[in-house]
Amino acid sequence: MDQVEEDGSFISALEDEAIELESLLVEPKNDSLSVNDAFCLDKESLEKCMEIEGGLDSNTTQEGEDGQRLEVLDVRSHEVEGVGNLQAANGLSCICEDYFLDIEFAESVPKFDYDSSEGLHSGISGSESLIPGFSRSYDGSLGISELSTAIISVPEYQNDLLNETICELHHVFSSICGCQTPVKDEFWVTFPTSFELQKVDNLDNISNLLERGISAIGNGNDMISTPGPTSGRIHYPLKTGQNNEVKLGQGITKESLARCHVSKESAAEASNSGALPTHKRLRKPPRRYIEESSYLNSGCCRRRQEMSSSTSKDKFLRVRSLKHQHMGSRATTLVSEEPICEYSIQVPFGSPVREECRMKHASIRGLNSDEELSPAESEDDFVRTIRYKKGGNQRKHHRLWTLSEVKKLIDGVSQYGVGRWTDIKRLLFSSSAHRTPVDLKDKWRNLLRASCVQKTNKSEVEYLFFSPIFFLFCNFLLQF
DNA sequence: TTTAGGG
DNA sequence: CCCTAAA
Repeated sequence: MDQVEEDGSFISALEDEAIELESLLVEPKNDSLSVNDAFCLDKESLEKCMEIEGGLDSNTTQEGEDGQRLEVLDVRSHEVEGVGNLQAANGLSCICEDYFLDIEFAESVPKFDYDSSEGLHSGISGSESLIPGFSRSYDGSLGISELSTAIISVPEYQNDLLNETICELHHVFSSICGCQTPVKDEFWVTFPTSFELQKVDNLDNISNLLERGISAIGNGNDMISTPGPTSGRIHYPLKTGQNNEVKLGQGITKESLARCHVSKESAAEASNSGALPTHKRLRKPPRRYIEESSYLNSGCCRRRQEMSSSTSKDKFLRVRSLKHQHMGSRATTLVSEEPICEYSIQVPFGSPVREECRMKHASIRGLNSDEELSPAESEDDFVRTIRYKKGGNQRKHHRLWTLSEVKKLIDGVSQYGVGRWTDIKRLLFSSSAHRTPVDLKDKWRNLLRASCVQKTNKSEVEYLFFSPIFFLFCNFLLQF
């Protein structure tokens, strides 16, 4: 908070910066930004950092996921003292997938015949490389982990000099950052920074710490010197996968990382909940989920670890399929009355998607066609639907209501009245086997709800025109 | 079995 | 769409 940028501006309002960055990340509108805005590397630190190979970006984009890998702060300097033509790459990527920030480092030493395609880019393309204090949640939102690790991938050294460098780096990081930088055997240098991001100070100093770390690398490493001014490119990731060049100015400082934004609130939420903040409304788990969970936990399903994708439901499906083989095409009533149905395990929606898809493709034909199926097809479809539904408690395939169906429903309601769903079904939806009376009821209810929403959001006139009551009225008029 | 209503 | 209670 007390740091002054090179341009003299204070970095004080983290929240504002967070908001600013969020907008910047979510809606990257400018194809090129000045890095002086987003990344302000301290000149010395950057100069003392390494030379970042210009060709790296092409490699990284190749390594990235389907080329949409967005990357890389790409700094080019002129020479490196002590190591001769040591060319180290320092990639700093800012990947914003909505709220996702990802910054990675990588070093390469081409001089030592180091296979850059593995050592370097394994670190770059790895989706787990994180800027200290940032982590990625599975739902895509940006979160903060209390113990995040910035991973610097280091190639397999064949030179003692670089090992010495790493040792110094480790030492300097330990002294400055107060954290360990163990050099692992597999030549991955990690920096467990243990940011307690729920604390504002630490949160504010993320970028500062990183800057200091980079400076420390430069200062502590005698081998790497700083030639002249640096220039480079930042490939700023867009959602389109298009790489946008950003002119790199001086370096990376606190502001840049503060812009890479973590709000204190989100940090607090993350730390409190232990998970990343989501604003999803919590919902009581359905009973069948509870039943499934209890079943799985009761020891009845010992093998659930092994057969994670093959749950008890699958067993039931197998049993049922056997039964169906014996029963042949005798059909629905027998199937629906099997006692095994009473004990069928209710499975939440997550796992049976595969089955659902299988069912959809195997048994349902012409689902999206507007009109009804032929009676034979409809009946067959109905049978199959029931069979799956009863056997595995499979959710019925979702069929969008077509306009003709809605019209028929309204017509039926106008004729037989609300609540006479079986009559409407029998008389108007006899050919639509997949529409049950309950479906009709639900659809009618949804229409009413929609009209109510229209009522709240729109004017009375709009409400009237969107109301099924209005359709009823029109239908009534058309009869005369 | 049908309907209503919560989810 | 699913589930369940109530009629």
